[in-house]
Amino acid sequence: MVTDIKREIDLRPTTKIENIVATVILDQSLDLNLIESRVPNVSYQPDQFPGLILRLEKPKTTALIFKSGKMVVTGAKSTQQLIDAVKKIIKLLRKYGIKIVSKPRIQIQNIVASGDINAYINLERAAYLLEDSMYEPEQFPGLIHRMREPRVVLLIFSSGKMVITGAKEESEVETAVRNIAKKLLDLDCLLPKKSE
Amino acid sequence: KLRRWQARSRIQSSIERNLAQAMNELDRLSDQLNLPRNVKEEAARIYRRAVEKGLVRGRSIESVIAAAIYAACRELKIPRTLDEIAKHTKSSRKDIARCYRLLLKELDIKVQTSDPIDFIPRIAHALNLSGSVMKKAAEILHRARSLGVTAGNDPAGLAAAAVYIAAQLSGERRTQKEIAHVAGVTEVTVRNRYKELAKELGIDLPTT
DNA sequence: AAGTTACTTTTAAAAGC
DNA sequence: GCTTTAAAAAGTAACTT
Repeated sequence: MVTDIKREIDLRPTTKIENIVATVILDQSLDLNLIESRVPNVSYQPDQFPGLILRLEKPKTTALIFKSGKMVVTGAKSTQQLIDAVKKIIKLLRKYGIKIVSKPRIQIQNIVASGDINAYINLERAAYLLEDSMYEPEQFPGLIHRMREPRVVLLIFSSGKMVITGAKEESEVETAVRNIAKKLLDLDCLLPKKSE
Repeated sequence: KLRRWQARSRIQSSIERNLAQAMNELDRLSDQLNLPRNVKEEAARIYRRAVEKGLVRGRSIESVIAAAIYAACRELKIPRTLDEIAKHTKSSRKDIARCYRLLLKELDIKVQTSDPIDFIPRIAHALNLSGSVMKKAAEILHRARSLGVTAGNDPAGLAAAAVYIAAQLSGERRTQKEIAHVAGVTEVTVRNRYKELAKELGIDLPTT
């Protein structure tokens, strides 16, 4: 019974990193108009947004490049993909004659992941018993929970699937899912998916 | 001393000016939304507390009043969606929703999850459906909730689907289009919800 | 009625309005 | 606060076919 459910949710939670947002600092200024005129497939509309948009196909990522030499890279699904993307962006800029001297300083700012605890969740009950949560099915089907440790936000659905966002380290994702699974179990908000 | 009095006076008058303007908005919206008196009075109380806490600074009076009305409706379980309230203002649903969350947090207002059953009377009355249809629709939603098949669904859509099924079963048939219209959802949503409810509750609908 | 596309929610950073 | 990027979850919406 309860111990079976516990075994199910403690061992079955799965997580997958879906998107990593990072800032990259090149200690030098950049001429965005020059980049736009030389590098293909970029978009630069300063009246709409101060950053130049560059999309990479291989590690499918997108970079927002600013004249200060700082950039935001989004879309990577792993730290390795993120690093590969940054190297590729710099190689691309150099290929078109844009001088980049400094080594890029990469900092992960946000990790978005999906998770699944393999048990149905009683959202109404969870909304009532779980602190820092909001559940407004009129607006969004998921329950929004702000966890303090790790400090992340979870979007929890009745299917047992969820979205974890706001993490700075990959390990926080799994910790958060384990934490919420235990809390929901303790609050008796779970319903096992496979009976018996 | 005189300065402090003047400053206080200035602040008080600005609060009063703000309140006066807000109450005018509240009067207008209450009429357009046909709000019961108790909802209007609660919204006024909420707004007054918001002003006293300085929550209106940097926000439009209209958005905050709209949010106060929505909060009052939720507290008193008077069904009004954020969209219908927004329809009567220049503010966006998103902006009002933001103010609503702020009011709940800052004023410690506790609200339960919307109950789709509360939407049944509005839909049924708008279509001249009988009390027995309403009773049946409510029973359908009670059973659905106990089975956990309503999680994540829009309460207005669930109520519309339950009324549709109850009306069919009672021989007071209304089209999905009519029900969807008064419930403020699309026909597709009514269809999706009623099919799921019928399936999960084992209800057989008279063939159309 | 099915299929598409697209919007709702959350997160973080960049420079500037 | 807004603007732009990406991504998942599940529900709803708006068009096409």
